[in-house]
Parts: sequence; structure tokens; C-alpha cells
Amino acid sequence: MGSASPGLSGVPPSRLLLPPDTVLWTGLEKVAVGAGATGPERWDWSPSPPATPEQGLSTVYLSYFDMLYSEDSSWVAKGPGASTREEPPDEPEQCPVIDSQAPGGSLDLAPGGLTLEEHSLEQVQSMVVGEVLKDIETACKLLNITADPVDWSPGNVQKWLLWTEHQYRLPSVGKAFQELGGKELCAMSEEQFRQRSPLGGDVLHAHLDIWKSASTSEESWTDSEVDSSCSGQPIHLWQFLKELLLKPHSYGRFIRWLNKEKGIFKIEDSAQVARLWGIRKNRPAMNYDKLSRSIRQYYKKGIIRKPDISQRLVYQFVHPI
DNA sequence: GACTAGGAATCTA
DNA sequence: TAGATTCCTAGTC
Repeated sequence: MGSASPGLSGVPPSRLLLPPDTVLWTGLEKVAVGAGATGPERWDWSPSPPATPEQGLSTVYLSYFDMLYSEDSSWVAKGPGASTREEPPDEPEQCPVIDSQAPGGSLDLAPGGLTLEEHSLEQVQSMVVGEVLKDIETACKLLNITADPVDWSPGNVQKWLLWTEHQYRLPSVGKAFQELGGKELCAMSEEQFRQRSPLGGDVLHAHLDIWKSASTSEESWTDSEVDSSCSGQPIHLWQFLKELLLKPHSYGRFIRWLNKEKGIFKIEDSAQVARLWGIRKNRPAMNYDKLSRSIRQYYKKGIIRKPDISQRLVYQFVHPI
């Protein structure tokens, strides 16, 4: 799941030639964390709203390619996060760094008549759009909400707000949007967002816009990998933990495998894992004390246990597969 | 202080 | 009703 649809990734490279003052809005907040580090790979790019709300996801994200393409023809991710990256990521596929410096700088033709640079551009474009959709998909799973904001209940809206505030370090605005359902939220203008939340309203509106764009242009992406959290079934804690573990690029700094084959994992940031679980279950008072109690309930059921060599914050799935 | 372990009552889908 | 949450005491690191 999460792969970009042809409709999103198949945008002609000419679309990349945006006005020089086009703002960058990636919707991603990814802070780079190197190999061996406990954190997830995240590129912390300063969010700016889309140039216009009508811009689709692809157009919005293509602004970033334009920036990459225009600067020194150097295919290195730029932005605040990129400049602070100290080590290469441990998952190369997550890092769209492509060397387009063909020998002699010639514009060789790739299959299909595209220049190599255009070909690379499409690859990068496809990867970034895929990453955007993955991020939304992950949030959708963890929050147990649909991809389409229009369908959100007031409770879903609050979950999404909590999540977005957490992910993008925005001030808490939940109360300002109380009682609003997804339909009402989607109908609100950026100005109305600002009125309700002067500090982060514009950012929230931009994020919502990305969700709207993603759900309208990629309607089937959430169906490609149906799991417990998207099927309407209440998710179990052990499932939730596995979901986090399966997204090391997003949650590796919170929880990670020590030995995937044996199902041994370590909770690196107990407070954050508990917080995510609380958001997922709509339990704002959740903490690690309670979460760990739930984990211990699995001891009797043979789902999770402590490893043979017990370590703090280290647990083991009894059935790793 | 943070984590571990488990009992018990309560809540919730 | 099962699973999760909440609160608690006691012990370990």
C-alpha cells in the first residue's frame, strides 16, 4: 500500500517548471536520522502553505522538485532537515537522492525518449508522492480514520488534530475545532482556520488540503492493504505495536526491532509510544504505566513476553511471524 | 525516578 | 464478554 498511483506520479516533467516564487509545501516533516540511530528518518522541512488551495497534491509537491531541479542541478534533498543530516539513512529507499550528473553532463536519452534527468525526475517525483501517501496512510491506520476528511466524525477530527499537532509540533487547537465534523472542516477556508487558531490554523488548513487532495486523486490507495485498523475492527495493542515496528522510518526512534526474527523489540521512547497509543484509542490520559500494564496482560495470553534475558523496555512477540 | 510485575475494579465496543 | 484502562502496592534497577 501507499504506492503512488499513475495519476499522481505520471505528471509530465514540464509541470515542474513552476514560478520562481512558488512556495514549498511538502506535507512531510521528516527529520533525518542516520543509520544506527534510534530515531525515524524525518526531514524537517519548514511547512509553507500551497500557493492555492486548488492545487492538487502533485502540483503542491512538485514545487519541491522544482527547487531541487533548479539549484545547481544537484539532486540532493535540500531544506532545513537536509542540512542537518549527519549520517546516511539506514533505509536508502526512503531517501530520494539521485545522482543525475551524467558523465560529461550530457542529456542522454532514457528509454521512452526522456532525458536521463527527466527520467530521474519522474522517479524522484514518484518516490516523494509515494512517501506523502504513505504518511497519510500511516496516520489513517494508526488513528483508525478514513483517508477522506469529509467522512470524519467530530471524534475523527479531534484525532486528526491531535495527530497533526503532535507530528508538526503545532499548538493545541482541539478546542477551537470542537464539534466540527469532517464535512464542516473541509468547507472551512484558510481564513476561518486562522480565526479559530491564529497560531497554527494556516498550517492545519494546508495539511487538511493535502489529505483532501490525496483522497480525491488516490481513492483506492487505502484499499490496497487492508488491515485490522482500516477494517473497522478495534485494533489490539500488540497489533498497534507491530504497526509501529513495521514503519521504522516513521517510528524507529520510538520503538524498534532488536531481533526481528525472534520478535524482540525495544520501546525507545515509552512516553511517545504511550502517547501514540492514546491518540489511537482516543485515550488522552494514556501513559506508559498503563500501556505496559496492557502489555503484561499479554503474558498470560501468550502473545508477548519478556525475552529470556530481560531488559528494561524490551519485549518479545511469542509468535514473531 | 523509571521500570516491572501483578491484583483488582471498571470501562467499552 | 473480551480486551483494555485505571489505580494500586511492592519490588528492582
